[in-house]
Amino acid sequence: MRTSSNAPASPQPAQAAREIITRHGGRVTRTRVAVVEALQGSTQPLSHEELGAALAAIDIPHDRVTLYRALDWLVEQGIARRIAGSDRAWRFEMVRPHSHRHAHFHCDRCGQVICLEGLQPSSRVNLPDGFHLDRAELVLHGACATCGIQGLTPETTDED
Amino acid sequence: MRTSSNAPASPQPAQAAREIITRHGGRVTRTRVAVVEALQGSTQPLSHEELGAALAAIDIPHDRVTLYRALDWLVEQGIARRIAGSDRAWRFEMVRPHSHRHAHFHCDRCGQVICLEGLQPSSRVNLPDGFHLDRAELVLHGACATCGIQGLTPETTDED
DNA sequence: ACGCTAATGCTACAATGTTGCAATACCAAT
DNA sequence: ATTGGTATTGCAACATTGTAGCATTAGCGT
Ligand SMILES: [Mn+2]
Ligand SMILES: [Mn+2]
Ligand SMILES: [Zn+2]
Ligand SMILES: [Zn+2]
Repeated sequence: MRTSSNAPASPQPAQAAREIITRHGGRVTRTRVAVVEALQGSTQPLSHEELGAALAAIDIPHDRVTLYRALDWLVEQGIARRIAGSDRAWRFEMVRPHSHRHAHFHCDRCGQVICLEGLQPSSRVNLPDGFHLDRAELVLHGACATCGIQGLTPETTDED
Repeated sequence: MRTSSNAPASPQPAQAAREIITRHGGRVTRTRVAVVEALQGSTQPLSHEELGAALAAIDIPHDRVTLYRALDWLVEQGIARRIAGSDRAWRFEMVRPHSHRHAHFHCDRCGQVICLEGLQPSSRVNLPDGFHLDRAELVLHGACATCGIQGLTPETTDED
């Protein structure tokens, strides 16, 4: 039994997080560790708000600004990826080794965002001359399974 | 006195805008007319801020809230379409008869957004069971032709 | 010309993100 | 283990983008 201490709920995984941070030349702080653990433990991108709640749940002291900056750093380092939602809130997900860029589905009812691995948005595009393509973001909108069938209320009825 | 020949550069087109509004059962107000004219006269989606500047230029009294509501109404009516940018600002474009949904290019340097007609984001996707697809938004990111070679320092690119 | 009420123009407020700066706490060197 | 330099934090103030309430104005059918 190696988990003898009164560790809250994260026995070893914290070590992985610490190493990622160290490898990128950053200081290992509670906030950073907790954030990458939260991201690693989630199958879907997390909003700043969700992350904040996760940290609060583990009793990690922090404020919005600190969290923003931790996230900024992770994105700078290429550890995490930032996704712009249709609401004005960003969401974050780990940049995983084998998972590549992918599209996302945004449920307009509950606001949940799920990853659509296997759907690569970087199709061959025909850009005008002189344009340089960096990346492509493909976001699908609609209703998730949980929100189920509903009365159609979308403002998009332009199917000609 | 409106018989004066202080030609505001829009001789008749205002009439087209008025008709669109009327056809949808809305009251023809200065703000709405000016907004649809601005949108019709632009080849690229305009942000709320840009629209506001356009109205101010024609000396149309309004405030942010009024503009927001005018835009909301246009979108509700299917007259205009709302596009979520990568910054947290929405942009608006007319829903034109023959133009269909299309992808957009967002220049991360100057923030400009241009339409990419001919690039339809609504590819056939296979969503998880129970999911209902409403629409797809494809946004390409990079540098536009004007911002050109990425060797340029961002400081040289200004907001207009 | 009149009256009903849709639309406007305020003022306040909410949500999300940024900036400046003094205090803290990582962590490498001792 | 202690120490010290500095990367991070924590707080307060601010910026941007969008909403809500409500009294006033003005479109337009009569
Ligand atoms: Mn994802
Ligand atoms: Mn467009
Ligand atoms: Zn949902
Ligand atoms: Zn540009």
